[in-house]
Amino acid sequence: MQCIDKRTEVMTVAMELLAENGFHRVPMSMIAARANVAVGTIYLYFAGKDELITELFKEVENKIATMVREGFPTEGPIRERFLYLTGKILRFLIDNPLSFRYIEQFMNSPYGISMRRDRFLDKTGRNDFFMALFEEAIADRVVKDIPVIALFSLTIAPLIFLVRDHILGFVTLDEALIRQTTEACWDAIKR
Amino acid sequence: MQCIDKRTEVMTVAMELLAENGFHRVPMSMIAARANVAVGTIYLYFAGKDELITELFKEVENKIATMVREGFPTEGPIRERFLYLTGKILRFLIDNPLSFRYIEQFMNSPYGISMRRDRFLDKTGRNDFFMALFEEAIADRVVKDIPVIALFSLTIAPLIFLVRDHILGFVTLDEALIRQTTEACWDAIKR
Amino acid sequence: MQCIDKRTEVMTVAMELLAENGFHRVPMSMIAARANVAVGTIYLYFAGKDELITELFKEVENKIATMVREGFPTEGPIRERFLYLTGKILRFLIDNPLSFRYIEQFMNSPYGISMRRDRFLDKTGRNDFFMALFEEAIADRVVKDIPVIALFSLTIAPLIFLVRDHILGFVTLDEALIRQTTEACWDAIKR
Amino acid sequence: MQCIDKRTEVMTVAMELLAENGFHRVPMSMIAARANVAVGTIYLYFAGKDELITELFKEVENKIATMVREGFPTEGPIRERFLYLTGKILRFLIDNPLSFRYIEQFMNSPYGISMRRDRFLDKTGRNDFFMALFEEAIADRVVKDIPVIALFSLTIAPLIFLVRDHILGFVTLDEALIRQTTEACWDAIKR
DNA sequence: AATGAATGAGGGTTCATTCAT
DNA sequence: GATGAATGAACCCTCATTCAT
Repeated sequence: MQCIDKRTEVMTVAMELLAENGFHRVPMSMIAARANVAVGTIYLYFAGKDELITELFKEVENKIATMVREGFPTEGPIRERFLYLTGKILRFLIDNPLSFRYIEQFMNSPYGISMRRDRFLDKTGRNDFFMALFEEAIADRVVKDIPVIALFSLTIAPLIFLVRDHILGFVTLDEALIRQTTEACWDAIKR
Repeated sequence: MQCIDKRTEVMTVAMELLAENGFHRVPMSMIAARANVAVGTIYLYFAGKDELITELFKEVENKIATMVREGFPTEGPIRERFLYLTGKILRFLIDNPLSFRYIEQFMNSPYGISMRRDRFLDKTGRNDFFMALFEEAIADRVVKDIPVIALFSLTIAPLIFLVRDHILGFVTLDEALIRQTTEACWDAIKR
Repeated sequence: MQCIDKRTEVMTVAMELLAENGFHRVPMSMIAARANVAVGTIYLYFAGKDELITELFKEVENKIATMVREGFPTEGPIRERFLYLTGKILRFLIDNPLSFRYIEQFMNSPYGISMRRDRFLDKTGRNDFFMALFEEAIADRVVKDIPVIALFSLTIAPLIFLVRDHILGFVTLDEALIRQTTEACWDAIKR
Repeated sequence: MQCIDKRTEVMTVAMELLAENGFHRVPMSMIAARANVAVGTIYLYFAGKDELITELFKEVENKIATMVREGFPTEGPIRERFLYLTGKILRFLIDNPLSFRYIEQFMNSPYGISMRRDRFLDKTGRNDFFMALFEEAIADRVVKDIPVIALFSLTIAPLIFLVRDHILGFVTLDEALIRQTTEACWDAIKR
């Protein structure tokens, strides 16, 4: 009833529908119907479909950042911190397939492309755990001497593919395999 | 007579437009216009948009398979063959950014999802160089003892991400970096 | 608010256009234009062209049923009731040539065919005045001993043809001729 | 191979397809394909789809006229000749359901409407057995004193409806029922 | 005479967005 | 704030007809 409730409800419903069906397969009217809200109401909180989609992405991003932050060891061997970080992300994505599907959709859409570009150009802030970790690792000369972004791709890409395979049922990411694959990622970048 | 020419022209134009703008951003009418062809003409050669999209994917796939096949060493150390294979694919994708963008689009669309599923279930044939290589590597115990599909993800995923970054201009994949990153991929999976 | 008005307007306009021009000669856009409504608006009230067509038929059917019901004598000689019924229908169709043309179109389209089949198989209800009358007539042995459906065809078919001729201006169905032709129909089936 | 053969083949195939599927459900290309002929070839023999459709109707009409003519008794009681005529037509339509379906389609299309109008206005010729019979019957005062066209509708309409019901499987027109129904038609018009 | 590739107007339907209530 | 009827541009696809060969 409260405006904040409606906004939240729209976002929840939109996340589900968009993640499962793809951005352009979900009309605004469908979101409105499932959220028990009038179509026009959505436009009170979001300038348009694009903004809704972007807003949803930011939400997931924050959720992940928050989740990673808590309990993240700021000290100790880099390798251990790396494994902690990758393992945590892996588990989060496995436990939240909806978020994963959404991120995938988003990254492979014009929204994601331009967002990546914006972020790459604008280095301000970016409380990115990976980047921080990699920079420290480079300083310590424990990882290969290649561009940070390459280190990033060597790490994050396999994780994403593995989660996708897991969700599609092609492989089962249990704790043992999580350990093995994250260690493999480390092997890829370690000097 | 013109038959082959028009079909080819449509495919060329469609590849460009679809790769650059995304499948659902390119109306058939746009393809027709750019190919200097009537809309109906496209339907002479393709049953519909879906078939055009699928057909284009098959074409790229074949192009890659052909390219990989020629000069592929059937003997020698597995590591060398692995580096040859990954390097060759990397260079092809860098040299054919359109093909790369198209493959990405396709893989992240319902078409790609169902194709992946089909291929996973139907193991017949699949003259897949990677799979063959991995199986040999597993037999020789030179790679880690994890599911083949995980080996695959650990290898192919970084390559794809790197190419994307290269195309977006975030990194420059020169020969040195190609060597370094493919070696990193090997490090990830080697025992 | 306008809801009912627009729906009604669409139906009125559609009835006219479809009856006069034939189902596949009338685009939805034409109906929309004549109803001073956007194309999309039609789809608010009807799932598609098919539903619009079917809905229009039901409307005419109900109109006729209502019209026939009022004042229909439940007693008296069967012949008189038969003449009352046929006469009334004849006059209605003459007075509502649009309805007549529409029914004709509908009956000679896939919609009508399947409807006939459904009705024939599913005998439930069908508050059909003719059928009720015929069954009574058969029980009283005042009509020929042939299948009811044949009695029906012997009766209704000439009426339809006569109305068509009247509308086309080939004949003028005045009260005298109405009397003569309905009596002829009775002569056809009476024992 | 011969031009006459192609024309014939096109007509045969067109009759089947059009009768079974409806005029606007059969593209010219489908007719061409089934007749093993190029699309353009059809246009060598027919100015367009309309002419093909009209030409097909004329053909059926002639077939019926020929069939009726042979063995038609020019003498004897009018009633007997009437029963002979209606019975023969009934049997023909039952034996040639394709022709029947085609005639129905045609009559309920703009082609049929305009043809009817033309014929009504232009009384020349019209070697119509019914009309001849009715005029004789009127002169002999054996039928009711109503317009010939009404007599026609009272006769032909039930036959058409009965054949339709027969083809749809709602009734079985065996010899006994043919006799009964044609006699009923006579009862309808006889004085 | 025969072909069939090519055309493009036209059809049914969808859906992001607006705006009067 | 909230509603949802209304809009209409845009999409995919069909098919009668033409014309160069």
